[in-house]
Amino acid sequence: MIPAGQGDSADLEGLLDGDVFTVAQRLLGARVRTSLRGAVTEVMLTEVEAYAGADDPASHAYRGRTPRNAAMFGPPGLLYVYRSYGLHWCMNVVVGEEGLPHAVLLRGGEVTQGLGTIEHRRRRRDNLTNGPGKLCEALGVTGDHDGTSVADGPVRLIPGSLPNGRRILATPRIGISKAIDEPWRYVAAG
DNA sequence: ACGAGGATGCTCT
DNA sequence: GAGCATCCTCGTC
Repeated sequence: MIPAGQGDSADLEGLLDGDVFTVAQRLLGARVRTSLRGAVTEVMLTEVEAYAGADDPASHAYRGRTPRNAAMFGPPGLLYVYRSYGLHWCMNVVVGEEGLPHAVLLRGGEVTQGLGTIEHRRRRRDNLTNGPGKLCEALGVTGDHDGTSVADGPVRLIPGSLPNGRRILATPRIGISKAIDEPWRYVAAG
């Protein structure tokens, strides 16, 4: 029996343990839940990308630490949220030991809770969470959440597995101009 | 189904 | 001043 109150954080540690590619794949099936101003929304992750820091020309941390990417140099489990194309927010979960700027970009999911709230935030009823900017808007994630912890912050990660029969597909990453051949995008087929 | 183009702001050179 | 880890609408086939 896992002691009450300890199970969640221990599970989360296990979820984030390992290299960024392993963790990225393991995140498929996990849930991201936000509780903001009393509104609870949640998705099951189905699309992510791994970014391997100093070894990855496409990573925001490839050239070292800057004010923007500081969260990536923090401990695993921090959120790295940045503005994309001046309009959208995108979120990453920091992976790997502190000081190693590896992160997993959360690109898409399936709504598991708070559909009404999400439709209202997205101002539409289709294509709600299939893209990194859409995912952040759906869950209400903004730059305010940069550097917060997915263990105990307003944006939480909840371990979980993909439904039976859904396999993981590896493909090149999307929307980048460097390291475009690395198959570090993972999607749950189906 | 697919492609072009515009909105918009911040980071780093 | 260039270049984005994007999204949406509208045009054409």
